[in-house]
Amino acid sequence: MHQKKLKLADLAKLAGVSTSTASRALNDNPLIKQETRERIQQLAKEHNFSLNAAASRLRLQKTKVIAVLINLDSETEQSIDDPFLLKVVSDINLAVNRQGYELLLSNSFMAGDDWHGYFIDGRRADGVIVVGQGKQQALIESASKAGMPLVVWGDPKTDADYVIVGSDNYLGGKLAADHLISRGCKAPLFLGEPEHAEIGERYNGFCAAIASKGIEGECQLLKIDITSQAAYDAINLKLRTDGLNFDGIFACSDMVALGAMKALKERYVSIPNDVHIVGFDDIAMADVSFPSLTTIRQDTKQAGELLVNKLLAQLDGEQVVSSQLAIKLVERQSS
Amino acid sequence: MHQKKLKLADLAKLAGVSTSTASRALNDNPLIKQETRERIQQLAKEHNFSLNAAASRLRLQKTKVIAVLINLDSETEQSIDDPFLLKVVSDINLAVNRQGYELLLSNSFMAGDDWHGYFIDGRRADGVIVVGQGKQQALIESASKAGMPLVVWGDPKTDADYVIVGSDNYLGGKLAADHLISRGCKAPLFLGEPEHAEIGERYNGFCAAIASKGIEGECQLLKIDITSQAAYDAINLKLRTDGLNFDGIFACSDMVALGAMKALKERYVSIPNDVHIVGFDDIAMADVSFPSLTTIRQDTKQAGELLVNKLLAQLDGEQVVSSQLAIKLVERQSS
DNA sequence: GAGCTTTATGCAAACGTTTGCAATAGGGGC
DNA sequence: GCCCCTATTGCAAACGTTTGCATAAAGCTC
Repeated sequence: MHQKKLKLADLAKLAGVSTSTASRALNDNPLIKQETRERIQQLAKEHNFSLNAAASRLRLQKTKVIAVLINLDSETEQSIDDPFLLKVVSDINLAVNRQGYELLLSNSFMAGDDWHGYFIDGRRADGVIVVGQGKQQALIESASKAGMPLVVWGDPKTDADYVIVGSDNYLGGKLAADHLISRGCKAPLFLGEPEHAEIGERYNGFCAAIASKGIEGECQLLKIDITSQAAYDAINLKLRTDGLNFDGIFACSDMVALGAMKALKERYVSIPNDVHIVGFDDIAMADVSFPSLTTIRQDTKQAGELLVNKLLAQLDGEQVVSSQLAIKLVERQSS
Repeated sequence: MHQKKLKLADLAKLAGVSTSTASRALNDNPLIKQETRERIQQLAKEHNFSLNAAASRLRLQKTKVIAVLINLDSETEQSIDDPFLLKVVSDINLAVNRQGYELLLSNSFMAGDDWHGYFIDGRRADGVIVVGQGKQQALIESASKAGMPLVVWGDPKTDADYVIVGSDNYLGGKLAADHLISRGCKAPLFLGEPEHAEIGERYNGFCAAIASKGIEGECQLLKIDITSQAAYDAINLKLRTDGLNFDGIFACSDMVALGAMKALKERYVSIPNDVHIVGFDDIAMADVSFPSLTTIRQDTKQAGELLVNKLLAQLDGEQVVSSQLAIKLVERQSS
């Protein structure tokens, strides 16, 4: 079994110094003689000593914790299942750790409505990264107004007074459209829900590019949830009712694209011969699906870094602005 | 901007009571008159008051936090990308929240080698859930010996003195083998790395079932990393060198199965006519792939609940034992 | 109305750090 | 030998809760 927990005072006694000296030694404070510092650090290591974070946070009024708030769209409590979102969280985690911070994984369920109160006043975290603007933009707004250090993963073009990091969704939509047109598409279809900020921008860019190329007839829109199941169902229904009246799909996410592909393949619609498909995100599956999926890649690694850096800059009192990540078309077999 | 943070003493003053009364009122302590309790709780809500968690933790010697430690196999710092793992984490998160705890997302990188010291002595969490036994079972072992409240997601058959929750991997392997045989497979192939505890059990169950059915020749084994890319490469190589000398695949995970499927499809090997495939996990993609993937489903929701409940039971001083989750074969088109 | 129990509240200590300030010692200049 | 300066260390307060114990008021018994 474990021996009783050492506190700083015990360690100090072992070393024959005062607690203040021990504290400074562990923090490598130059006030303390180099030799003493090393001796105490050595001693701490030998005894597996670690500071009581609770006490330290209380005293310092700083937690060294960043909360990641997954902003679930649905009111129903449910686990996240889009691999892309999880990838983003995972990359944020890495970036957070690299800066010596810890990651509190939270969600709208835990935090309630008063985010500032819960996280900041409650001394649970020093700042918050919100993943997904969701439909509760009001909550983000009010937390930001209350002075909560905050960065949001979303669409950076959104007119908001909080800091947003996200991909250039409009350009993404445009690239997808240009690509489909260059492949000869005459009747493109957009698959997704433009009410959602990021997806809305993708839709706008998509439509604008198509209009500018003078495709006859406007671009078709099929509003669905961001799940492969919804896409599968929607495409199935559409084929049954309208027949195959499109020759290109731009899906708002890879999962959606994959769901659509499945429906098409089951009905022997050839990809890419009959229908060209472009997705969004570039999750691992995009490369593994057959045919592999052409898609717009979002750089989650850079996103993680940027989100964290901007948040830390805010904590340092710097003025920070939204920024947009470059995206890029990855051509594969589906188009 | 936000007004200056209220502390409990301020709230008490507003209510015209002492801090102790305010504290008890907020915790619904029956010592305090019902009416007073309600009045103070109401006041707290109005003023968006929240307790300083750091102070509370210091005083209570309890954090109400559970750490989830992702035990990455590789030494290289890298983000997790298997959707299944992330699903597990996500379901743990739900279960943790449901119990009123918070989730600290951590990894072997942050925690160093002395997990007990870091999490427990450091008062960062009350207990730890380790996801993935990985190759550092020694670290788990020593943390457990040190008395760290701990539950591990892994293979419950492992002979260890810490508590493990996981699927019945051996049975999973057996089910997969029986299924492939019932489909007429004569030359099955196992895709995965049996050194890994969970996968090893799947392999054992698989081989045992095959041997008992008297398939001539032993079961082929292709050792690969648990990624779709590795599977894709390995199957490609194998087809080039050995030709198609197998007619069934049991992949250690769905991602691996999907990678293998891609390689086969690219070479016009028909699934399931030429090769039957069974995966493991039942991630969302299994249903969306084409052909959809027959697989052994792991119940992550139940896993999350069980992991958390067992951990909390430990915190309550109860004796807890490992347990095994039921799994089930989900038949789809790939077999 | 004295004594006792019950109900409701307040006082003050403790949790384990960090840090401003004071204190001590040693060294050098004169 | 005295003074001052620097280098190193220690003292004690403060961070904001929670809770054992003391207290006070009120109700009850006889």
